[in-house]
Amino acid sequence: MTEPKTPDAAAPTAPAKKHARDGKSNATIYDIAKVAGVNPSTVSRALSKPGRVSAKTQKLIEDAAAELNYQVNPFARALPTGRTNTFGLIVADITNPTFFDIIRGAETTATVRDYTLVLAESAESAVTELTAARRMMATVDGLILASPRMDDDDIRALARDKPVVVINREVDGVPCVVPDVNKGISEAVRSLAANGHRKVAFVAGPPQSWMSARRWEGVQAACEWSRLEAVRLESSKPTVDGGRQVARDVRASGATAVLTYNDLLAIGLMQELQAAGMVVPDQISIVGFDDIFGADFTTPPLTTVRSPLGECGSGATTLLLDLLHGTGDPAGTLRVETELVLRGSSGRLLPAG
Amino acid sequence: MTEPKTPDAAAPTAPAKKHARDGKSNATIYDIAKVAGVNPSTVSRALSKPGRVSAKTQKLIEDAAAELNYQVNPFARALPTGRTNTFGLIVADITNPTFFDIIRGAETTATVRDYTLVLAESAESAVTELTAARRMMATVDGLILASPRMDDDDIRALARDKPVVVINREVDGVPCVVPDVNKGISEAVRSLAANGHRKVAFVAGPPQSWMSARRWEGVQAACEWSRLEAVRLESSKPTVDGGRQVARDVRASGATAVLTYNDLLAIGLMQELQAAGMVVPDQISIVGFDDIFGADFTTPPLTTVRSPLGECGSGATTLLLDLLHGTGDPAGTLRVETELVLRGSSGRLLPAG
DNA sequence: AGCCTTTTGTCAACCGGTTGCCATAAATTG
DNA sequence: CAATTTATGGCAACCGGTTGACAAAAGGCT
Repeated sequence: MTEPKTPDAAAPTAPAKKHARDGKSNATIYDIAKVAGVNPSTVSRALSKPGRVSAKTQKLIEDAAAELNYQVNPFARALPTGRTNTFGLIVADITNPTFFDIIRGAETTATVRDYTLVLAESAESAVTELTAARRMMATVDGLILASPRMDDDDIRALARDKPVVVINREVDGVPCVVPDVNKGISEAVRSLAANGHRKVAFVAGPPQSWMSARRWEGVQAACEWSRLEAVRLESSKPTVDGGRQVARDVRASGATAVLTYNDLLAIGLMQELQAAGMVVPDQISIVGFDDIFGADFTTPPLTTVRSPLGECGSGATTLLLDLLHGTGDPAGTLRVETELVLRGSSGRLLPAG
Repeated sequence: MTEPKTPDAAAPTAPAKKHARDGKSNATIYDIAKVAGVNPSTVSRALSKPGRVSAKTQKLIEDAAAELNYQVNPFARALPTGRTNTFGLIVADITNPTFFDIIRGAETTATVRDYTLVLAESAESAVTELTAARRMMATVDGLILASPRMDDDDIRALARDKPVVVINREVDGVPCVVPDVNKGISEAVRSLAANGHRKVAFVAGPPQSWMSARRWEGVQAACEWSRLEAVRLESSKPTVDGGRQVARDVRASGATAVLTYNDLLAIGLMQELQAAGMVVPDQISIVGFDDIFGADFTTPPLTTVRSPLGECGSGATTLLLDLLHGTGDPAGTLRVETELVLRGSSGRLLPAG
C-alpha cells in the first residue's frame, strides 16, 4: 500500500541515485512464511534442516522461496550460529607467485564446497600477520596460514579459537600441509653429483621461514650422502632482487652448483650471473624450489624442485572444511611429494677453459 | 561466579578439544555497559558515532572496552546496518598473472582503509561470473569486476544494487578503471614501423573481452597512421598454450611483427616459433600486452605494452571506497596510461637469409 | 529566576535468521 | 480401541549491535 509500484522503467539511463533498499529488495523467511502460510521457524527448518518438515510443507516453502527468489541473509544466520561459510587465507606475500597457486587451489576448492575465501597478506611480517589473523578470526569459520612467519605459540593460540591449517610449515598440534622436500632434494643433489659437481651452495630464505630451514637440512643431508660439500649463504629477501644481490657471495663461495630457497632467488641469481658473463649451466648449475609460474620462461629454463602448490592450497582447504564438519584428524599432517623438474639451468660442469 | 578460573594451564600439549565459546570468549557492548555503568546504546554510540557522547563517558567506555579487549561482532553490526566493511573482487581467471597485480593492488588498498577483500573467480565464464557476483552481493558493500565477461546490462543491474567498479572495460553508467591503450600501442607500432616492419598481426583474446576489442582497434588505428597492414588472428584461449596454438596462423599470415592480446599469448607464441627454429626478433618481432610478472624472464625478454595493473586494482578500490563514503563521481571513468616497454623481443627485421 | 536551547543518556524496537520447548496430529503398538 | 510413540509445526527467546524518539540534565539568555 505504501510503496509505489513502478520502480523499474523510471529512468533507464539516468545515473542510479541511491542503491537499492527499495525495489525487489531481499525477501526474508517471514515473507516466505506468509506466502506459504506457515510459521517462519518452519521456513527456517525447511531451508536448513533436511527432513525436519514434511515433504508437503517442504515443497510449499521451496516454491514460495523460489518465487520470491529468496536468499538467506548470511549475517542474520551468522549472528546466532557463528557459522559464516567463510574462511581466511593469509599469505606471506601476494607479490610472490608461489602463493598464486596456493590461492588458486584454495579458492577453487572453497567455491566447490560453497565457501567464500577472504584474502589477506602479511608482507612477510610476523606482527602484520598476527594482526590480520586476529582480525579475520572474528569473521571466518577457519583460517589457512600459508608460510606463516609468526611464532608456533601464536599459531597454536589461534588454533585454540577456531580451526587453523598451516601450509609450508609444521606446527605441533596444528594440522599442516607440507611438501616433503627429501625426495625432490635428493633427486636434485644426485643429479648434480652425477654431473661432476663437488661443492654446492644453498641460498637460504627468510630466517623465520620454517621451510627454508627444512630445505637447508635436506640439502645438507643429501650432500652428505652424495659426499658433496655444502655451504649455506644468506639472502636479504626471497625475491628476484634478493637473488641478484646474492650473486657475488655465490661466486665467492666457489660452489659450482647452487640451490636456492625459491625460484625467485634462482631467477635473480641466474640473471645476475649471466649479466656478469657466466654461462649457465656450463660454468654453474642453478636449481630453484617450487616451480612457480614463469620458471620455464628463462633461458635456460630453470631446473627446480617442484612443490605441488595448488595441491597444498586445495589440500589445506579440504582439511579445514573437514575439520569444520567434524570429520578429519584434529592434528594430522598432510604430506605432499616434491620432485625434481630437470630443465636447462643445471647440468654437466665444463672444465674451466 | 559460574565459570571456573583456570582455563589456561589446563593441558598445554594435549590436542585442543573444542574450539572456544568458553574461555576469554568475546565481550559484548552489554559487558562494557555493565563495567562502565552506562546503557548499551551509549556504548554503541561511543564506539561508532564520534562526538555523540561526552568526553568523560567516552573515556570511561573506551577504558572498559580496552580492559575486556572488546571487538565488535561484524555480523551483529552488519545485520541492522547492512554495512560489512568488505568488498568483493571477481577476476576472470586466477591462473592468469595479470590479475595478481590487480588483486595485490586491491588487497593493499583495502587493508589500509580497513576493508576486507573477498575473492572469487569466474573461470572466464559469463554465467559463473554472474553467479559469483550475485552470491557476493549479499555479503559485501561493493564489488570490483576485473575484466568481466558478462553483459553490460548484467553489470548495470548489479550496480543498481550496490556500488560496482569495473576494471579493464568500459560500461556506460558504471565507474570504470581502464588503461588507455592508445599511447602504448602507438609507441609500439611506431617502433615496429621504424624497424622496417610492414605487416603486423594482432592475436585477439576472448571474444567477450572488451579490452581485446579496444586493443585491436588501437592496433588498426596505429597501423593505419603508420601505413602498415594489420591483420587479425583469433586465439583459442588467452594463455601460453593458446599462444603456442596460434603460431601456425601467425606464420601463415606472413606478418613480420605480432602484437598479442596479452603477454601469456606472446610468451607461448614465442616459445613455439623458437621451437620451430625462428629467431626472435631477427625474423619476427613479438609484442605483448600488460607486462606481467615473468615477462622479462624470457629470452629475448618480452617487449610489451605495460598496463599499470597494480594501479588499476588500487585505483578501483579507492574509487569504490569513495563511492561507499559518498564522495566520488558516481560514474566517472579512471583512465590510466599505458606505455611501451621495449625489450628484446622486438626489433629490426633482418633480410631473409 | 524563568524560559529556551542544546547536550547527553535511556528505552525499546528492529535487523533476519536459529533453536529449545511444547502442543497437536498422525502413526504405531498392544 | 485405548495408549504410547513419533512426526510436525508454532511460539518465543535469542544472537549483538544500531537508531529514532524521548526525557533528563546542563548550559545560555533576557
